[in-house]
Amino acid sequence: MTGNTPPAATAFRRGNGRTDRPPYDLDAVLEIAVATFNERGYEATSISVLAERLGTSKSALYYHVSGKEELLQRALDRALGELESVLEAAGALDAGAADRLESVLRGAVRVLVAELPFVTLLLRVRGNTDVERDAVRRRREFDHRVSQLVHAAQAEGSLRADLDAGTTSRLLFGMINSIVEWYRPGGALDDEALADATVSVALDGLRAR
Amino acid sequence: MTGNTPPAATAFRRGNGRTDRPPYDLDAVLEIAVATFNERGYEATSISVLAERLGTSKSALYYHVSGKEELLQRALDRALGELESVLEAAGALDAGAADRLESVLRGAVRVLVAELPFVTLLLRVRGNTDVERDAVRRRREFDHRVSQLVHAAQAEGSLRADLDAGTTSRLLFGMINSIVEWYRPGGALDDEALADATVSVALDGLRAR
DNA sequence: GTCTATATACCGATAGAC
DNA sequence: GTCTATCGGTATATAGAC
Repeated sequence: MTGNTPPAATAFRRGNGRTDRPPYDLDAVLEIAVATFNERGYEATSISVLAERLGTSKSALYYHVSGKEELLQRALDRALGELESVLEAAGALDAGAADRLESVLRGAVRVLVAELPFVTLLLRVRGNTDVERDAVRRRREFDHRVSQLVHAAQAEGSLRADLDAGTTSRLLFGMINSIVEWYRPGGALDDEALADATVSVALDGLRAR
Repeated sequence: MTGNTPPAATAFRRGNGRTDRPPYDLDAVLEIAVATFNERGYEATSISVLAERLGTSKSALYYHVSGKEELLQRALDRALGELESVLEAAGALDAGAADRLESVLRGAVRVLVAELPFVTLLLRVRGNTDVERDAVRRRREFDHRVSQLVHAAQAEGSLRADLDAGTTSRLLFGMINSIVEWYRPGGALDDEALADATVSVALDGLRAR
């Protein structure tokens, strides 16, 4: 279980560069980098092992990216962008707050599954550097807007109001976000069933009726 | 927001050792070490900064502990021990599965709050070293036993059975565990109110009735 | 664009004086 | 028990040949 992933022949092509372009694919690099960050932790991942996994050398990697932090930046931006567009789409709906909230919940589960490694990385960021702090700031902004939606749904009468909106939305997204810890696509539970199960547990609870 | 915590005058007393014993307090060391691990990440925390925060030197710290990993080991053991004793206490109850499960949920929230930094650290461990792998193994064992309890409660008819026990308990503990990300004791919501709110959302859901 | 070699800094850990 | 000094190793990042 040492986790030796084979090098990714698709991201870089070594040699004299006589093969067809492109000799390097940023998306593929990012994918492998993010997978490595998630396995070993961002801080614990060195440029050397990253280059090794990418099937290239440290210097070659530095030629293409400014460093580890640029990879982190791009990865976090991708995850945040997708999540923010879920909020935006829900905001454009001509529906009550409860329906808009449910659409955000389902959308978040879908993004989480579709962008699993990227969102996983996002959820582990603590704010040690400027890049991380900016990601934390955008996450907080997202949480804030969800909380406003919960508040509106409570005012509407469709969500129970004995808990404050902040606590409610934190518990809600705590449950949703935890999905990255165990869900792997391709298992018995498919993406839509997962979204159904999650939203149903959140709204109706676990007690038998 | 660089987060410069002042050195802990209580864990070590510098100088010629002419003060009253003990000149060093393992629990205090552990507390500060764990707080630092949680702030900056375990891997990203060096022995040097640890010693600095403890108000002592690298060598002095090494005199008392074998290294960073011993501190991690002790911290994880504390968190796991508390969680396991919650399961044990619930198992000894003369009650149905649903009541035993509810007691585990409440107990877990209480431990989580009482041992907040230790449980936080536990939940972030990924299994990179032997110490971490052993902690992950114990966590999985805990999850497995919770899942069995959920299964029993479903068989009893007190929990909805349209979701499998594994998914249910993962969502359940996903919500509970996420509390470490935002709850800080001493706020408007006290520990028991938090436990009530969490268990109530889990069992009854958020929809207004 | 990729290579080897290297600069500079910090890491965990230890030796030996006091 | 704590200190200074230092070991060997690895980190990020760059210079310069090809």
